[in-house]
Amino acid sequence: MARYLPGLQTRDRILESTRWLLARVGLDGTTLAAILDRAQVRSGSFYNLFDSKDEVILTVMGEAINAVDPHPDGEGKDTVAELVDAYIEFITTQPTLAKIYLQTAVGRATNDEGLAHRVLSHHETRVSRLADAIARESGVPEDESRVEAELLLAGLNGLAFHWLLDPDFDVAARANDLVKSR
Amino acid sequence: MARYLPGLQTRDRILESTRWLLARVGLDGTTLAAILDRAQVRSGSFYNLFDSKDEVILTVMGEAINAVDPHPDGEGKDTVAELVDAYIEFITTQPTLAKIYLQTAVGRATNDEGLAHRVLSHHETRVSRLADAIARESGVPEDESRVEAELLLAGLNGLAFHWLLDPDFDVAARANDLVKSR
DNA sequence: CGCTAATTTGAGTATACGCTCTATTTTGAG
DNA sequence: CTCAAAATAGAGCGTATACTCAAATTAGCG
Repeated sequence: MARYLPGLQTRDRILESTRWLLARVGLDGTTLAAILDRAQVRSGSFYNLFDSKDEVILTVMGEAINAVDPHPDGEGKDTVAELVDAYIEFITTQPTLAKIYLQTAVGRATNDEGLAHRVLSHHETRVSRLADAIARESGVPEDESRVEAELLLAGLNGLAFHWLLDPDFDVAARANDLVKSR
Repeated sequence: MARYLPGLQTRDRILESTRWLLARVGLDGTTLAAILDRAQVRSGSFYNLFDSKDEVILTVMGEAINAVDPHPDGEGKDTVAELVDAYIEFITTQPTLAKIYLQTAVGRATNDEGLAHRVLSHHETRVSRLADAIARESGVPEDESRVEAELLLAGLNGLAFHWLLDPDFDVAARANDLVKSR
């Protein structure tokens, strides 16, 4: 465990390096050598601060998942448009975190029960927020609004998926079409 | 490449082995050693028939992706419902392959350039097929049906994403809801 | 059958990976 | 200032991976 300033700074550089690599070259590209090189740290220092490479990667992924979490301060007040906008803004302004989030869901973390569960429960929280907003605005019954929210969020995730595949794809415009088509 | 019967049979065993491994242990688990072991082939024979491990994997992935098309040869015949059903069947009967499919888009691994391109072009083919079917059925103009297809496919991908996180999620039912809500 | 090319073999190569270990320097509390 | 603990450096270990190559074997055409 790091106690003094140099150790804490080194720890931060390692985490930042890992964050950058995960978003840019994916899980496979995030090798120990790459992390060390970018963080300007030698392996001895690394293992003085972390038990394994996986520990760093799991730490970064945990951060990413929390960063996607909607803030509960506006609970029961937000509109569908606001929630959709927030999601799109997150995707487009924080592609780094968005990629890590989707990677966590689809990638290796699916083998890690803990992280997969966190992504899932976050997903369900978002569905509930959307369902509440839909019910509030259109007055449809609980179960119907939930399905509608499910489909809307799936659409948004799918659009994000497409955008990651093709950076020229206009996510914001299609998300707008998606909301209008309801 | 292969001209005589033994070579052709060996080639088949390699492809079958790769198919089995991809479906059960995923991309990472499909090592050359595993392929060779299961196919009962030594590395020299392998490289007499294929240029690289990636070539085999790309071949198998291509087969799997093409296998889901309702009308592989003739376009302009399939209905929206058929295309959606085919997609859902692909997702639910080949979860590991589906995972690799989504992973490829999000992961951006350096050595998976071939796969990434394949996934993108497959995605675009699917959008076109869907757009054609939509235009044929509802008579909306070309550009509108394309956006509609884009949104529908995004929804399906999003549902697949959710299902990979939660195996209890009823993809087929939600996909049905999605089609009806159009 | 005879002969060329296809096929197979399996030890061997090169490289990349995560990680260890010891020696050395630096930090900061007392 | 002292000194034990913290932090760093970097050579090197063990393992796994994709792939090569020369030699031996087999297939099948004429």
